[in-house]
Amino acid sequence: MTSVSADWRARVYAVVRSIPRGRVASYGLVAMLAGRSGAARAVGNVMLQCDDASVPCHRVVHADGSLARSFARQRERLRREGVRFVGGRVDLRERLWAPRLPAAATRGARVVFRGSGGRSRWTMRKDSPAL
DNA sequence: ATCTTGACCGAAT
DNA sequence: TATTCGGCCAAGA
Repeated sequence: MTSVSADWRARVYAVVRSIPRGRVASYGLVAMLAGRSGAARAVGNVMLQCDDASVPCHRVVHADGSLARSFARQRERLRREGVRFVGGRVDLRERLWAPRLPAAATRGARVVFRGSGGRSRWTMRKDSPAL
């Protein structure tokens, strides 16, 4: 058993709750949005213990579109949202969630993901270097 | 500080 | 396409 701190769990939940219906995000992307780039495995630790029904944990999939073995029914839940599978994997070309980033982020600005649900969005950080 | 675990990732084979 | 391997991170012991 791997434990998870309340803070980390809250960060991850906030991101997962903002994944739109019918779309999916990889563990790595969730980690990034939660402010811990590279912590994909740690996101998995949270999902493993995800009991909160308000968190659409079925929308979190592997980076290649495949699903975790131990999460039965994930496939079914995604199908119900219209997600199509190709070769046993989610068709990421069509379903991968692509959060809109501020244009400046592309040029290196520091941004932070705020909010949850439909109101979630990236915002510039006040300490972001001038561009 | 060091080690272990885990719904991970990505490149190499 | 599938498997292997090294590397990644958060928490606890």
